[in-house]
Amino acid sequence: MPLGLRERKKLRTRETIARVALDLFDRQGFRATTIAEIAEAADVAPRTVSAYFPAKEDLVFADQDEICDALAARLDQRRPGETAIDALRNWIVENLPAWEAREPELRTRRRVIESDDGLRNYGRRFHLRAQEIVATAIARDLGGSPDDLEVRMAAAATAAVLDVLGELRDRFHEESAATGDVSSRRDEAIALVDRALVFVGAGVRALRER
Amino acid sequence: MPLGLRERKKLRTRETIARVALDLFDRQGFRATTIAEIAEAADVAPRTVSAYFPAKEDLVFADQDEICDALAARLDQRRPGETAIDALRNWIVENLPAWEAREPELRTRRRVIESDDGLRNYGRRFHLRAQEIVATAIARDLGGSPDDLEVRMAAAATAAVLDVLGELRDRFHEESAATGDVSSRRDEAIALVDRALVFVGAGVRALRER
DNA sequence: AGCGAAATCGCAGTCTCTGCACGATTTCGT
DNA sequence: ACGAAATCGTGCAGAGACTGCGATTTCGCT
Repeated sequence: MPLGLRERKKLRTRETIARVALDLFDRQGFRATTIAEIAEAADVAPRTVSAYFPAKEDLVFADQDEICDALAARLDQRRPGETAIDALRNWIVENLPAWEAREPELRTRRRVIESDDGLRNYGRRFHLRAQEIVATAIARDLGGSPDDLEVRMAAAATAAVLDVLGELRDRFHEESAATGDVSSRRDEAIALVDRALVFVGAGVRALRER
Repeated sequence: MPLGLRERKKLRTRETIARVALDLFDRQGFRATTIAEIAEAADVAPRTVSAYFPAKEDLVFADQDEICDALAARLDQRRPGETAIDALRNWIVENLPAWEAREPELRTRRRVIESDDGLRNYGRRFHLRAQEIVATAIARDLGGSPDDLEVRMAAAATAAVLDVLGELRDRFHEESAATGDVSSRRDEAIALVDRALVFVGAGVRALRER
């Protein structure tokens, strides 16, 4: 189903509002920007903004839900023999090009988030969502429940990698904005996840062996 | 300094407001309870409630800041030779009696938090604060920076124990409300932290040995 | 062209939170 | 003990986010 014109228009409106909002947030600050301003800049009614984004904060995290869904689907449908963390690494590698393409936007978003306490806080719900997704996948590997302590610890440690990954992008961009060495960035991302793999693997093994 | 009359009165007012608010939240729901209602029940002006608690959510997490401060102080002032996780375990053991005494209140609070999505989300800031505190302490043990991946993973895994600890209290209370076997609860809490110790220790060692 | 559904919008209202100013109380220095 | 200064509780006014409801417009399809 190729998405009717109605759907496309809706998507486009949503995307426009989010884009305009992010730009205003970046220039004026999150708190200092009102819904009314965003509506005007996006050429819609204030009521429409609220219809698309129940909370002002959602304007910033517009696509996080989809990303989490994608991660969940990828981990859930991993092929037999591929561990949860392997799948996570592969998912990251598969998505690096797409993230590259959106780098300016992602950097702006990060800047906006960092600038506001409540916003940074709000974003943690997605971190936790990701952590739960990882926990579910790891639980399947280990044959336990997502509520088991060792599964939780493993998931928490693994999810920590995702944060570092985001920071890595910024650092890279600052250090080697000119070079644009995509492959080394890719390698570093992979190395990161591999370290998580080692850490978690050793931790779980140590608990199991007692 | 034995805290002047002014200070005591202030503390008492603050405590009264928080207590009354928690009760109303538990009976009517968080969203359904207005600041005005809380003010009336606590016999203060609505403006006063906002003066003490900048955000409505703070009414629920009234003491979390102090607890985090206490944890930070305990970890910071641990004696030489006591690792960060040792200190965490000891801190927990030292505080178990105090938590026992407040069990009904803590259970009510947990119930209220679980009942509201935004509230549950809001609470994560304290989880993260604790995680950062642990990260700082672990970084000192390991001689690294709190931003290092391995330190973060270790801290994230360790902080996961704190969540499980909270759930443990509820489960215990349901299973053995009659027995009130405090010592076995204590043992289980200790065992929990010890497993974290094993997990994190093995993980860090594995990363170091490569 | 026209009909039904869906998107957009306007309006009114609720609620949280803030800045400011004023009176009352407490504290402190002498 | 007494007056000055700090602090607290409070009332008021207002900004801004968000919601429910109903009207209006737009669109897809026949």
